[in-house]
This record gives sequence, C-alpha cells and structure tokens, in this order.
Amino acid sequence: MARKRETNGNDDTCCRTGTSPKLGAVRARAYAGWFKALADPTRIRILNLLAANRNPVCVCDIVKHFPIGQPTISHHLKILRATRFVLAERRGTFMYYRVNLKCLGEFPHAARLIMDV
Amino acid sequence: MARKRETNGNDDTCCRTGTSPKLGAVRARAYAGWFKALADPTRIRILNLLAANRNPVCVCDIVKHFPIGQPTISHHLKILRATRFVLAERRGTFMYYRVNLKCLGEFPHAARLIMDV
DNA sequence: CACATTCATCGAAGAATATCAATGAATTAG
DNA sequence: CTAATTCATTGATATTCTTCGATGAATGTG
Repeated sequence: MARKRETNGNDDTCCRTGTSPKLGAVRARAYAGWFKALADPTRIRILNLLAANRNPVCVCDIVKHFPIGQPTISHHLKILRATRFVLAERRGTFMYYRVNLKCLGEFPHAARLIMDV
Repeated sequence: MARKRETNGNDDTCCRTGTSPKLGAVRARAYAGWFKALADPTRIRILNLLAANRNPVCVCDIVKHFPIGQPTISHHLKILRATRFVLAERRGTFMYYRVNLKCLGEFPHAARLIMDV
C-alpha cells in the first residue's frame, strides 16, 4: 500500500482512493435533466401559477402574467411537458396546461417551495 | 365581464385571468439557483461520490474519478459550496469535502436519487 | 530560504440556453 | 373557402455555463 506522501506523520494521507461514484454518467445526465427543468425562474413561476389555479390554464392566460413573449412561454412549457412536470390538453384552439402532481410530488421540497405562497 | 370570444357557446372562454403567480421573481430566482446547482451531471456525481464515502474526500481524490480537469472540479465544488450542498474543511494542504446532509436532506427525492446506488 | 504539492482563480473558447421576431400549423367562425 | 385566433416552430442573437490551460496562493518539506 504505497502512500504518495507522508504528511506530518499522522494518517492525513489524502488519496486513499475511497469508494467510487456508483452513479453512472448516463443516469446522472437524466437526473440533471429533471433539475434543469426546475432551474429557471420563469419555469418555476409558471409551475407556481398553474398550481395556484384549480383549473387548467391556457397559454394566452399564462403569457399575460409574464414580461416575456408567447414563443418563449411555449418554449418553457415544452420543457416542462417533456419532463412531465405539466400536462397539456387541447380544447378547440386552446391548449390548457396544469401541473402534474404525480410528477412534481416526487420532489416534495420542490413542490413545497413552488406551490406554497 | 366582457369575454374576448365565445367559442361554441359553451364556457370555454379562455382568458378568465385566474389567480396570478404568488411567487415573486426574486424568490423564484433564488429557488432556481438551488436547482441549478443540481442541474449538472458532474455535480450530481460528485455529490454521489461524497455521499458514498463516510469520510470527507480531498479534491485530488475526487478528480481521479472524473474525466475532467482539476480546475473544473474546483469550479463545481465552489457552486456546491455556495449552495451549501457540500461543506469544506482544510487540513494542511488538502481540502476535504463532504455532503451537507442538513441541506441535501431538504430535497428528499433528490437525496434519494443522488445517494441511493 | 528554495522547492514541491494541493487547490483556487483567471482568461478564453466552445456549447448550451433564454429570448425575440417572423412564420407556420391547427382550429373555429362566417 | 376565407378570415381570424391560438399556439408551436424556426432562425437569429445575447447571455450563461462548462471546460481548459496557465497562473497564483497557501501550506508543508528539507
């Protein structure tokens, strides 16, 4: 067991090469994707808005509450939909969005942060 | 109560302008910062590595497990430290890092994802 | 002191992301 | 069918983020 260096005589030998990360790169990337979806203030506020409304909300109604354009809102909704944090439903010309509690509930603290006040 | 349009005669009046988002932009930005810290595969794997080791791990030991350079690891550690997900302690020339369970525990599902297997 | 080691910081390059204006697709009304 | 409305997509731009190489700061050794 060769040590790289003996500092001070005690056992402060860095580089014992302990346990490796069990989490592979592929799965880590998947997890990061979920957190990425929550890593934008606008998306968090969209989720908060949807959670505050009992009924689904249409895009044009979402747009009204933010200082950014409709294409950008659509872009954010696409990301939230891809990660299953929201569900979409078409009614005529309108697209109604609502939070997917089953998915957001997997992140209890996140849900509390986002949905409470 | 002027409606913008009457589609089909039923009450599918979009734009009822329901509840506004209660979550302000400032707080949303703070929340996003936490999720941003978890929104990178490397940082997730660093947390996983630290969580798998009972004892604190020094930077050079972390570096060994990843295909990226030491400055980049230091950069990620800085972000994790700023968000309190890890704690740092100096011992001589070495910097030892460990997960801050008190902080990561605030995200139970994240903790499960990151620490289990 | 000079030298080696560990780690953080700096500056730059490339990739990813947020945003917008313009356009396109889908639906409904007349 | 034509016109109007809602929303998604495209292409472009500015910003942010990840990564690297080089350097600097702090500490320990001889």
